[in-house]
Amino acid sequence: MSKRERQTAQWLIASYQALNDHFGNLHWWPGDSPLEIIVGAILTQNTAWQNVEKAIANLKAARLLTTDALTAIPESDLAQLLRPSGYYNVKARRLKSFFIFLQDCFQGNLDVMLGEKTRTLRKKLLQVKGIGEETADSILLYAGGKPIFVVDAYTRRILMRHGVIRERLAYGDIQRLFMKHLAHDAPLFNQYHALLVNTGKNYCSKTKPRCQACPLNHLDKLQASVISRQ
DNA sequence: CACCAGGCAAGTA
DNA sequence: TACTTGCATGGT
Repeated sequence: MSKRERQTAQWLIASYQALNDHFGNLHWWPGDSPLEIIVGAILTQNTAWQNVEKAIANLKAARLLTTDALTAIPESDLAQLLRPSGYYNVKARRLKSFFIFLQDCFQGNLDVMLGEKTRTLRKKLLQVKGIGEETADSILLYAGGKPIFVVDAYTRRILMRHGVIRERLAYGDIQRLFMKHLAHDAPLFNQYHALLVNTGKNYCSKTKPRCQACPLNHLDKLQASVISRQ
């Protein structure tokens, strides 16, 4: 392992500790059933969670938050209920394509689907139009409790702003960073990703320049001193 | 008013 | 492979 790699490992571990101390247990994913988590994972694509909540509330009010109901409902009817979450036509199509997949491959049974091995299920999920890497991993980790690290826009931005990476890396490259240097533990990956999203929202959004109150700022000094001493 | 938010697929070069 | 574009609502 190179010096820079060990340094990255150190930063990843220290940042988890700092963020965990700062925010405490975040109890993710917001949503209490695997079904709700999967629906939320698709609806939150490039969308504020606040808007997703409104759409999920619509589904609950219409008693549609079951695999059977979501399999049966026409796409155009579903789209109307999804309006508050934005991209509602696209998302209706994506939800329908997922439930068709669930029916075809797992007899409509989420437990059967989530009983698949992680690698196998990930590949299958990625075949579904509308499920990309982040959504697939969110489903695996948060609905399935499988130890896989979720990478999102916040993760990238935080790593860039804090100098852990210098250029835009592919999804898999960033995921490998975390999974190479941390224990493959679902509760750890769950909380770490939640912490990064919270940090992104509060301290590392696009417009906000690095905030002085960011709980990760002291790590830069730590890392800078490591660099200067080599 | 402009800009942003927990992506993804399809098209182009 | 590496960009670019469309998709859309609601909060700041």
